[in-house]
Amino acid sequence: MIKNLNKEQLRFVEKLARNLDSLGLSKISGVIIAYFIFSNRDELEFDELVEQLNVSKASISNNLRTLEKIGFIYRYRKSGQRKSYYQLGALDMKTMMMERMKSIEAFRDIMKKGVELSSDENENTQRFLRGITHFYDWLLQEFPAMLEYYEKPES
Amino acid sequence: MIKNLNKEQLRFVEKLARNLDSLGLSKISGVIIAYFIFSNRDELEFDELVEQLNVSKASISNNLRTLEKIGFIYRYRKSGQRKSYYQLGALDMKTMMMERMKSIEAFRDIMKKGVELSSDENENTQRFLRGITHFYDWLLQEFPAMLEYYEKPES
DNA sequence: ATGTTGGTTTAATATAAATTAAACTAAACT
DNA sequence: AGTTTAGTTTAATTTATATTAAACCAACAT
Repeated sequence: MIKNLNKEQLRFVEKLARNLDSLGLSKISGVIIAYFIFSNRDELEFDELVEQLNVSKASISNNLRTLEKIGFIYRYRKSGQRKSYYQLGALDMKTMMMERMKSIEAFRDIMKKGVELSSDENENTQRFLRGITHFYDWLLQEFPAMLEYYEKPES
Repeated sequence: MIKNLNKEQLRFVEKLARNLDSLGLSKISGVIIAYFIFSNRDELEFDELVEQLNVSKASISNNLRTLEKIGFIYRYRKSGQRKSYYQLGALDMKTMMMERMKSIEAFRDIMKKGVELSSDENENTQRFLRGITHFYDWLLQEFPAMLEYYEKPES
């Protein structure tokens, strides 16, 4: 997919793509990130990605947009130009984690609804659901507090 | 999918299934969990799931097995019987989270490899990768420690 | 106003994942 | 031994997701 990579590099691209996949990203998104790593350039152009990765404009467009949405890449224009340039973004991990907390909160709420909807006699099922909600109640309280102590690298 | 549910219950099943999906589970797995909640019984049998959910044996078999693997359900036999019964499992959230840490560790390692593989001149890309690895280094240290303080509900 | 650049949108296609039907197996029962 | 029960496995099909090709659009250039 990316030209002229050796075996180690190819393995790396595969692993990266597979792992980002668990984050809900498509393979091409992984390859785009990998291309940043191997291209030896910080700033990339749309056309370059299309040509170098041998991927359609539409796919690049879509993948860049999802990567931008989650903060992995940053799109900007140089004064006067209508063309966009792309960089890997300075991820704010704290914010990212707090976003994650929102979906955990949603999950916990669903499980709480489950406790409501299931019968009290259904002891084991309720124990299961309560085990989960109890944990996430705790996590949703403690984790953001812990996160406050995180300090990003100076750089 | 489950018979005789009202609108609220159906919405619940949908939400549950969609959320478990983010955990990598298929829709049917969500429906199985939901069936535990609505069936008013703690203990279910294979055939009942096949019939009540109108799903193939194969799919029930596979979904039960993945649910079992992640600890969501518990399969057991009654003495002498060759038939299995199924319950929602008493999830050990601590263990589950520590499992999760393993994949976070793998992800961090890939990002570290990325730092190695990218050129030093590639400052922005390296900043991106370092931002991620620095955070996960911290998380992998602090989170397990924090987790030690979690106490599950008595019940 | 016409053409070119830098994409985006839409509809069709390809790829991957979930589900099914049907054949199979191992354990218990007759 | 032959049959039933409780699933499992395998190959085919369906469904969902990602990618593509092609038409389109907005902004600037000519």
